[in-house]
Amino acid sequence: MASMNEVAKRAGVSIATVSRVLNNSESVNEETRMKILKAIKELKYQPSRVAKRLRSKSGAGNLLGVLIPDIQNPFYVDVLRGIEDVAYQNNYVIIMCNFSQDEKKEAMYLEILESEAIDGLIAAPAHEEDQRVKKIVRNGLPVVCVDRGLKGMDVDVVWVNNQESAYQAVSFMIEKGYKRIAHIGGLPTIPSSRLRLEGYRNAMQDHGLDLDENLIIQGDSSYASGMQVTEKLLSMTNPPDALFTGNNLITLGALEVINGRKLQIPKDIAVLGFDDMNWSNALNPPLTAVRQPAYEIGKRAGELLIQRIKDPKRPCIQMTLNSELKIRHSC
Amino acid sequence: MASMNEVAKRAGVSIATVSRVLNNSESVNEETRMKILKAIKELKYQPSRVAKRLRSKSGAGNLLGVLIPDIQNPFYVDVLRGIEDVAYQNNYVIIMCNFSQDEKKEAMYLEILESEAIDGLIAAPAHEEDQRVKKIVRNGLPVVCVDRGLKGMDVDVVWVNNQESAYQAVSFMIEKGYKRIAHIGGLPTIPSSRLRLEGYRNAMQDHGLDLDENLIIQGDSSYASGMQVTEKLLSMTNPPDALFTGNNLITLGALEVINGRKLQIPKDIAVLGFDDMNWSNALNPPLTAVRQPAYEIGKRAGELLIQRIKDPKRPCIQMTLNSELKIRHSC
DNA sequence: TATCTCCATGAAATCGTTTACATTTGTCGG
DNA sequence: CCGACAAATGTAAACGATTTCATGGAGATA
Repeated sequence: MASMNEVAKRAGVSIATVSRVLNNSESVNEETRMKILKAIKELKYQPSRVAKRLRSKSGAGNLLGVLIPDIQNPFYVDVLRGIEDVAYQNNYVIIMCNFSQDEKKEAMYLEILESEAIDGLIAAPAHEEDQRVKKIVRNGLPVVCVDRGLKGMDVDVVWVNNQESAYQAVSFMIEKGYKRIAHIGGLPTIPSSRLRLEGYRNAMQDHGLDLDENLIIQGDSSYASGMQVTEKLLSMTNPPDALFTGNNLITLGALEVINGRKLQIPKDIAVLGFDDMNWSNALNPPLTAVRQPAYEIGKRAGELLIQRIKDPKRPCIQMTLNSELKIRHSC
Repeated sequence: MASMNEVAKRAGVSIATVSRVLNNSESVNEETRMKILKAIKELKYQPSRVAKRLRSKSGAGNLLGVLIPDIQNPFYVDVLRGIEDVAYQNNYVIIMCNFSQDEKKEAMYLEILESEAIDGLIAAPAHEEDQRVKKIVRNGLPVVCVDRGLKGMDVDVVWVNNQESAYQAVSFMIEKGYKRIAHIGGLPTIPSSRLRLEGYRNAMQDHGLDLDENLIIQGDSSYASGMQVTEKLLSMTNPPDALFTGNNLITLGALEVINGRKLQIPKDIAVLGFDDMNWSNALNPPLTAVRQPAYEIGKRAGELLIQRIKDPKRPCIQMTLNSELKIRHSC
């Protein structure tokens, strides 16, 4: 790979001048500019992003970190796509770190990201008290949180109104006539799990249904937990007539168990999932679900981050996007 | 962020010595080592991966590039997970580049990856003649291809035997008694599309079924194309009795249309998909599919890449993993 | 005692940029 | 005709590491 030095030599100028035409800053004679551009082309010169990043500490590296809890969850894949599109358009590139809900892994990735001198970070922290992410914010790195906030910390966040969305979804189920609605929640440490549960509780109470605590079970947000909990619920002597599942993966796990038992949806048991998938219509029956605008969450977060990199002083924004109840045929 | 210089100052030594204890190379007095470690701890020093990468050109940067055609395809997500696990274990970090089957985007990402001085690349090239990836291989960067090879190029590859897998799958369908088996293929430019189609053709011929060319339609590997083509097939005056779909996304698109038409699987139309998903059991009926070991493909590719980085001269390996026909209830 | 080795360490070059400062040249106002 | 200023370019320091070479002192050997 040709370096700036070689370009300079070939064009018979100093590297400073080459740098100037590359960043088209200051004035440089048209004739020399041409000479330099020619040399660049001939040598197929490409600036080293590494050297650039090392020299000009922040904002010029065009490198973003993305820290997500679970890449197997289609929700985060869509968020990632949104981020990636914005990044691409702005000539940024992404270091993707998937910490699989493992805080050790998260810690290591954050260290690495710092030492990679990223210009900014989009993160879904492990939980609201996440000290590692907090520290990074305090260090002054531009950060945007998605899906989950950071308690007591002024930081950009993009998310949906989890509690209200859950409330509406459960209300819908109640209006449909379901009485024993179970909720399979996600990891209790994750803020959105708590909020969704809260929404569920409020809806039940506001509609005068009594809350059977046996119908509320929190798992670990995984497919496996979706299966286990559903199994447990369906084995009750007085099983639920409807399921409100706490995320994508849980929903799918639940469906596997329901299919396995040859139960009819929604006749035997109705299902309403939090989180929609692009292929929810491929399920049979098509899934009724709360659709978080995952792609847009990612896109907005990317935009906010790039804004903040350009203007670190801009006041923080909490952006709440609307989720949408996709009524299909499972409930 | 503290730099090596500050550590050196604090410990009262030169940066060379600090570097030595960090890489525990050469001999350094136990006492000074202690002093330095203390200083490192006190300053919370973390080496800059950027500086490291700039200085020691290759292999020390602990940075891998991953270039994939479509992050919405669950297959690649699983591959990515495999890569990521190996990378994590070996203290590498990943720059994820999703080019969305767009060759312009692919070109840009490859340029960036080069200029990020990555230590190695795992790529699923756009097609077998991919000049951009070929150039990178020629430049001497360690590269491992997944899912797709590079024609006339000696390079590590990890994939499955697409043709044979398709052959077996279609044979299975034939043995089940299906006669008019349609095939919805992926982008003709992608090698695996061609191989799967080939396997389909051979199976049909070898079993003495006549090949109705109207039942072979190639799309662009997307969900949307899966829908369109299925729509077309089901609208024929003499529609197929079974569908062999060319990838994940196509399968899901097909299922959406089939559900929409209230057709029963497999009674009205059977479906066998190429590519399995972790949640195939959540589909109703559970999908019969050719399961590529996606996670393992990623893992193996990661291992091969790290090996090659350590030993660039090692002869190339073409690693063909076994796919498995997961017989469930859609066919 | 002179020389040789070995251990421990430091000095300085290097990677490929950016950028503050210095230098050269030409032009223009007074 | 001289000083001031602007335009165009060059010089060199910096970013934060690695690495080669040099050096000083302690033991060992002859």
